[in-house]
Amino acid sequence: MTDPRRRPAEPAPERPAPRAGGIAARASAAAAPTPDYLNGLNPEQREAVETLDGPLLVLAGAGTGKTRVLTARVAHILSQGRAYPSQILVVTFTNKAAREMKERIHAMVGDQVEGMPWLGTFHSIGVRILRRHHELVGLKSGFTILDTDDQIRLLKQLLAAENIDEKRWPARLLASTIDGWKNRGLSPKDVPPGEGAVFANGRGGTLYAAYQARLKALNAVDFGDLLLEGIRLFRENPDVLAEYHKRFKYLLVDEYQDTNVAQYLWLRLLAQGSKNVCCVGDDDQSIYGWRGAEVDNILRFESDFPGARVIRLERNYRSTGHILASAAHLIAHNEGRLGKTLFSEGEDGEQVTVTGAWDSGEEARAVGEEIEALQRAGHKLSEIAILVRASFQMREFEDRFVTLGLPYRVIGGPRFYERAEIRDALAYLRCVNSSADDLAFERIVNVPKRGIGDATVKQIHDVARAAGLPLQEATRVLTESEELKPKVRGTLRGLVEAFGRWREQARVMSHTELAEIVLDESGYTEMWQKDRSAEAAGRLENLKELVRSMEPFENLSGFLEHISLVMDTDNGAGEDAVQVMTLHSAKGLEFDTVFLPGWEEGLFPHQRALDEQGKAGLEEERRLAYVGITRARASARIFVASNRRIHGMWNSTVPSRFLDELPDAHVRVEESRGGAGWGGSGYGGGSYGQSRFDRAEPFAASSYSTPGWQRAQSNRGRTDSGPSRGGFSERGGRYDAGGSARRGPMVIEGTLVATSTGAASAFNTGERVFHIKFGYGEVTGIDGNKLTVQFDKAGEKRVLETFVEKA
DNA sequence: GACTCACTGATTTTT
DNA sequence: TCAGTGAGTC
Repeated sequence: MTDPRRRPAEPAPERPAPRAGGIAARASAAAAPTPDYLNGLNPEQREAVETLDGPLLVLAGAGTGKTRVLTARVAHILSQGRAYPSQILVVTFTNKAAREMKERIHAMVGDQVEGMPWLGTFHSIGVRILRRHHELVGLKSGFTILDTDDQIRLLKQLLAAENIDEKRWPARLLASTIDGWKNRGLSPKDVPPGEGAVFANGRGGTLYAAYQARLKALNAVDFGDLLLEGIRLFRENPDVLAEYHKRFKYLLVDEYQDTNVAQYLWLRLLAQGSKNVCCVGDDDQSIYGWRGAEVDNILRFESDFPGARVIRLERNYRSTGHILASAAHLIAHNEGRLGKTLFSEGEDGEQVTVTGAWDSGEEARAVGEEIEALQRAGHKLSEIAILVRASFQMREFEDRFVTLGLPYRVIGGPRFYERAEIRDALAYLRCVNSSADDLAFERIVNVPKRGIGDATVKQIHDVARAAGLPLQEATRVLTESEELKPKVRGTLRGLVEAFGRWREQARVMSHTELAEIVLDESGYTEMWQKDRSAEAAGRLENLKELVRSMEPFENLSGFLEHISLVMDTDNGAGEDAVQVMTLHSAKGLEFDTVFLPGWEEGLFPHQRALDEQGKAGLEEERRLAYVGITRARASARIFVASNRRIHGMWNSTVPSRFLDELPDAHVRVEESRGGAGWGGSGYGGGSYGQSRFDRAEPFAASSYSTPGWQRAQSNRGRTDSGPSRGGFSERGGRYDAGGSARRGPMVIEGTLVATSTGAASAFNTGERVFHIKFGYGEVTGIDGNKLTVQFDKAGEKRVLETFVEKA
């Protein structure tokens, strides 16, 4: 993240430092030069940094410098000698936030940050504590942490054992139910009987208890347990808790509005010691209620921590006046907030725009054109973001950008460690690391396909249960008997022997080498090499990345221990590409220009939020809108489509109520080029009869008269054949309907067929090609620069020649 | 045990 | 519309 308003690196020059130890130095201690880390803080920020004693709640609105306050506070505690680095607990929600915090503290205090073992996520600190006291919560050392996938498989087994129809009561549902209980700090015995009865005709509570028992038997915990077991540890062992009370002199919590009950309880137990707990958050940015976050935690802070001070940060350093005013006016429609009034001393800037489009396709085209205009005007693509409510919206933009040849990057989506190939690879390594890791063994026993089916797996299970052995052992026993068919027996024996061999090799070679050998010899790499689908290449690349990511670790178990908690990769960061992501994953980020498409009733606010959570749901959606708008520094552009395809059916839509909640004075309504917009298309939403969006303003007010566009026009001659993207792809996309407002020469895609050489296509029919999106295929037809390709997986498609390469 | 076809359901996502 | 899943067939 970049902060353009970073404090000056140099201390104020006009104050010479007093001679060390001199009388003057001591005498002027109170009026000592402002330490570096305090420079440039506004009075409220400074107060938040310097109020060290007792509970403190910092209500930090969007863009008010909350991370800066947190980091400066750590620096202040250290420089005042109030605590050693190891006596400060700093908790964040994500690994990314923890990493950034660490970097920023490092920038202030240097290597002292290395002595801060207690800076991390709730979960990573939770594990740390559990590992130290595992025996007190009934775990053996080296317990494993299950991810969601493992959890589901375990629950499926339980459901099957209980003869519960998985069709009616899916394991997924049970997993999220249990998760919900854990988020609320409820262990099986605490679940209210009525609630436990909801699942599977009254067996929910029992299943939860059985699940916990299975976890213990496997010497495993899930994510929820990392906190829940911690709470139990503290409650049942006051001496252990006292030890942590003594240790943690200061506690700092980031994004407090996102804490759930379990995290709150955990924190409160720890905070009872020094009482120097500082929570930073913004109730207006609480958007994770659906996964257990309790806004109440922040609303109740003062009563939970008696004597608490509350400091509000309301001076916004990020956005221009119009953007800020729009966001503030919108969020003011929420009740039940602590209330902050953001203000900025910067310029008013550009108004927030609302643009109507005929349908989602036109919406994507309009956004694409605006981005191209911005790009020509010299804006960096990485400073442009598209923030959507739901991920299905991304597709249309991706398609468009591929057509335009516009570099983009999707943020979020399945995370690295969630990818099947990574989990498979990890499962192999887990099996090597511990022969008792049954879930891992089960995962890979038939990956790649070895002809080991359900029946065989069941046999192994039976032996394991009867003899009380882990699956790997049971398999070995089974292969020594006559029970299996010779072929299966041979396969399994080979596998068990391989694990034995790898375990031997683990002693003599580095863990990265070992990983490569395991993936090779198991046939796993080969499996993907043979796969001809579009993703295969990426998956192999991911496997390489996995091995690379092992390097910094000392050994295999060290790597595996951290992997389940910290496994996000910053792949491709830094390249200049448009950022596409959901509103949720945009929290905490900022961009010069933010596009906010899909502001329609049902999508945003999302129908499901309204149906399931009613008013609370609506308010959370509104906070999401607030988060979206406040991501923008200079330009926020909202889009509405009057028609959108939902589940394959075209529906006409009603503009979002949030649009009517924006302040007139700060918003400019535009019409999408093409004139097809939805203005006056019979919208009767809202209780005011006519919405102001029914009177779209004349085109003169369009975004293309903005300074950016004017600059773009004057630059056009130079940039049209610009350096960024070659050839016709840039124009190739601009063939959409309605050329009335088209800038530059209108180019119909077909006229681009003859490229400069005038030569025929570089491809021949029958040739094998690879397409970034559709994978491998065979050319079946050529029409100028367009190829008809029969893709192995995606079927027949017409694609531009530039997007395929020879396979 | 592997492959194919029909069915279902479809926000947001971290650890 | 479409992807992911489970039952049914070879």
